[in-house]
Amino acid sequence: MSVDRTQVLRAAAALLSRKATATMDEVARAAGIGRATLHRHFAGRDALVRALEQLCIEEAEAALDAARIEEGPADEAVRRLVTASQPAASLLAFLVTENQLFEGDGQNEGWSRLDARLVALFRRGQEEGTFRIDLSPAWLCEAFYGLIGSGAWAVADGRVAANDFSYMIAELLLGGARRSVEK
Amino acid sequence: MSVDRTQVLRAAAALLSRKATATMDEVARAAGIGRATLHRHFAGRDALVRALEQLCIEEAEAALDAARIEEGPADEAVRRLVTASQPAASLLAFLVTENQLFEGDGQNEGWSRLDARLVALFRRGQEEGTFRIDLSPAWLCEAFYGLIGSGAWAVADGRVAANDFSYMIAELLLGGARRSVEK
DNA sequence: CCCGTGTGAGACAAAAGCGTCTCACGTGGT
DNA sequence: ACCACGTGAGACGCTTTTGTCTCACACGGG
Repeated sequence: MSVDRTQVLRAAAALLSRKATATMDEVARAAGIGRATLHRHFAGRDALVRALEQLCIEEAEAALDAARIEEGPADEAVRRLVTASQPAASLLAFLVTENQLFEGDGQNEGWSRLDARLVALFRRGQEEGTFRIDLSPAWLCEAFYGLIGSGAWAVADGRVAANDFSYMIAELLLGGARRSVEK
Repeated sequence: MSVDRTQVLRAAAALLSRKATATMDEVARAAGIGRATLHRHFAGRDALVRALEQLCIEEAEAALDAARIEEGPADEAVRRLVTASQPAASLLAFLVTENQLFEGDGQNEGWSRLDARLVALFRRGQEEGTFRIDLSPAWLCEAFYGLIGSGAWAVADGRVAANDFSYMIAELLLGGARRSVEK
């Protein structure tokens, strides 16, 4: 009976990442609920996006925790992180393109926390000699987001099997980030 | 006096790629022109997106031509292509997330032409033994788009210097795509 | 069984955005 | 100097979207 808030947000993210101009009515129908009910849970479009942001940050942070990125070799930590990030992929794919969140003063500090942890991971890899040092941690961080988004999009589109998600991303990202013996 | 159509489209892409819900008025102001003038050149939002699509396809195809991707080693061809793609980066970044273009029957065949040429390049690299074969050409193609977009965003945001654009993307993409001796 | 809670559907006004028009202005060419 | 053209600003009616409200209904617990 009662609406599952998280499930609604997930459906909203899936739709909005494909059609950012979708109306509240379309979001509601995509979530399988009425527009009135959607409005009962989220005051408006802005509140909806904020809720998506919050959920995304929580899931991404949970992924960082679950992957125990501080432990073991950095490349394996990245591999675990990519796998753990898959549930949050569509959320990330949408929110990364939602610049409204980053302009203005009320910017959610969760993003900088995420960035900091991610950057720290890449920096650790560089200091341990696992990652090449000619690619800045900030760029690796950015590329991580981008590849997660591309992966989510490719999976949703059927171009990549969902099972290959982690492998494709991790292999591409690590292959580029890992210092290779030649060169 | 007369408005530079291409420049308007470029400004529109830069804005829309970070705020897909931007109004025509915002687009006009971002381009430094009045809303009426924007309307004189593009009948509506849809026409604007179509024009962006057309320009993007033209520029991407020009980049493919300019990079002469059929010549020389595949990895060097990719490197040339990344460099040649920089002017079209923000356009690509926006349009890749605009799925409205891909659903429906009036889909521009330019995209499949681009995809085909890009896929052929990666496939050639695999057959020549330059690229690893466990990452599908389709995924490499997708990742290429994604990294171009991430790079454009990182540059626009000041996280990466514009001069490093090509290097960062090509190194990350190729490092992952190139078969390394270990493993 | 019955009542309370949460829901879907629809009506409704307000707001936002769009597309068109007019008009004054400034620039560039004649 | 003059004229023509393209522009910016703003007004206007229209459509779409939004946010709120009401009401009937289904479910679930007491």
